[in-house]
Amino acid sequence: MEFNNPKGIFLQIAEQISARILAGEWAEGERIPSIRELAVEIGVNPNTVTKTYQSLVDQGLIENRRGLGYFVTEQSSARIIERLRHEFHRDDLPKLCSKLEMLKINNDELVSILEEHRKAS
Amino acid sequence: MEFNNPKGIFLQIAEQISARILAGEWAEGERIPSIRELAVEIGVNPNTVTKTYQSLVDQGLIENRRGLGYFVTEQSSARIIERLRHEFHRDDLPKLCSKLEMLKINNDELVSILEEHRKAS
Amino acid sequence: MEFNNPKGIFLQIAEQISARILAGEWAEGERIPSIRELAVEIGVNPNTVTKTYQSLVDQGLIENRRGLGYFVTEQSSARIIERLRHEFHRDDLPKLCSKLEMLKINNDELVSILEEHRKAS
Amino acid sequence: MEFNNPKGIFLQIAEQISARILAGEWAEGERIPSIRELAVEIGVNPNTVTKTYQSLVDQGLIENRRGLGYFVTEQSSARIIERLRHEFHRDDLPKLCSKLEMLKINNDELVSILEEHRKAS
DNA sequence: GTGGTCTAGACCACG
DNA sequence: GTGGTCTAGACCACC
Repeated sequence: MEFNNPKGIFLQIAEQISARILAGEWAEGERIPSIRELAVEIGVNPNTVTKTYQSLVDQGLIENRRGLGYFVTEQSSARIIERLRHEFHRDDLPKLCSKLEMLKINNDELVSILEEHRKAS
Repeated sequence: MEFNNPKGIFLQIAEQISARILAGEWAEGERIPSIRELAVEIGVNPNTVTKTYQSLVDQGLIENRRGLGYFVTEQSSARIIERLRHEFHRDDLPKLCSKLEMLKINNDELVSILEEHRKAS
Repeated sequence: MEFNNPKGIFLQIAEQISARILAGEWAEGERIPSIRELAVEIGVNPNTVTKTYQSLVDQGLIENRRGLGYFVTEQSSARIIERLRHEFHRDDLPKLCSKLEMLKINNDELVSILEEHRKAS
Repeated sequence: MEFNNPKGIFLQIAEQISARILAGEWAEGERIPSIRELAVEIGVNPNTVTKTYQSLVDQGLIENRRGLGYFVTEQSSARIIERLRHEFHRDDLPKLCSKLEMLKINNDELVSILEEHRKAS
């Protein structure tokens, strides 16, 4: 967790959870850690995790059952992918295009840069 | 100007100015609008433009000549490109890679999506 | 049963039972399902049903006969109606009035809306 | 402000603000009090007002302009009325019908009860 | 001055 | 045990 990140800790946690759901680590219908558990696990205040979970509820990715905890919703993975795809086309693609243009990088170069980056990591 | 944007208004203005310089709209050595002029033009507090200009001065993209105004520095374009390239490799590339992986988009698809997007705009 | 409801599950169950008694489904003096039976039937923790039954006992709507189970009391229906009437005047009426005023619905319109709703259901 | 209300203080504040907007007290496009101001005015922690404002932003009733404060959105009143109307048909109407039926109150009686209540208040 | 976020600690209702 | 809410106080970036 990057504590000096303009993005906000609670959003970083939300992204991690989305990633875990998408990876199948937390299956749909399954219970995720309680607010207090997760707060202890990642060394953060319970209020912060509460904010994260609320955000995920608003996105329809998890749901609450009173007294039992939070559970992954059924269409969670599908919704995450759909949202990612939408954000990719709306936000990332235009920025990528303009940057490529400004840096005068053509398609072939981009592909080779990507390959290189994948090898490195 | 998006007044409800985590990025900060002064940074958005800075990006626009960089883009204009890179596009040759404001040539190197040329004078750019005064703080007050630009503030009025884009409907923003002069303090905000001041912060923008200071940021650009710090990056060596513009310079102040007392009583005359702000001028584009000689190596401005080169520096902008260098910075963009650096940011691209440090910030954008990793994110792009992870998103492509999550969305299961391979190189060929990416290229075709880019082409499609360029046609549309 | 709505597990994600600010109202509290045990209260929802209590209302359902009141409605059944009022409808004559469970007659006065008759035995109602045991805590465990009802818990299984509606997929809820027995503790929750316990709380529901205790609440109904407090309201004098049901009573416990040790070893035999819970029974509907003699004046149950009368008490339910009295409580409903009280709640209606204290809680529902003021809210209804303010909402009608805000939505600019007059008496005639309300009546026609009600008729329409009754037909639909 | 009722501090012992299951509804939550921040929601009560939200409703009050909605009512003020609907009454034209705070016109569309106008600035509403800052978080800190309102917090002091109603004797509540700024965090609580923050939660209220966030909720209103989510409903599209107000919007934030960085460093300036919160402003009533243009279609605010329309959205409030639409939401009220929707809630009325979805939540209030069914409950009202079932209560009227249980209490055996017909349309004429309802109208006279309403009139009586309006006189009293 | 404006929000936005986080921590710490507390209380409550509910299951 | 579970969340939900509120207070108090602090820090930050931004206008």
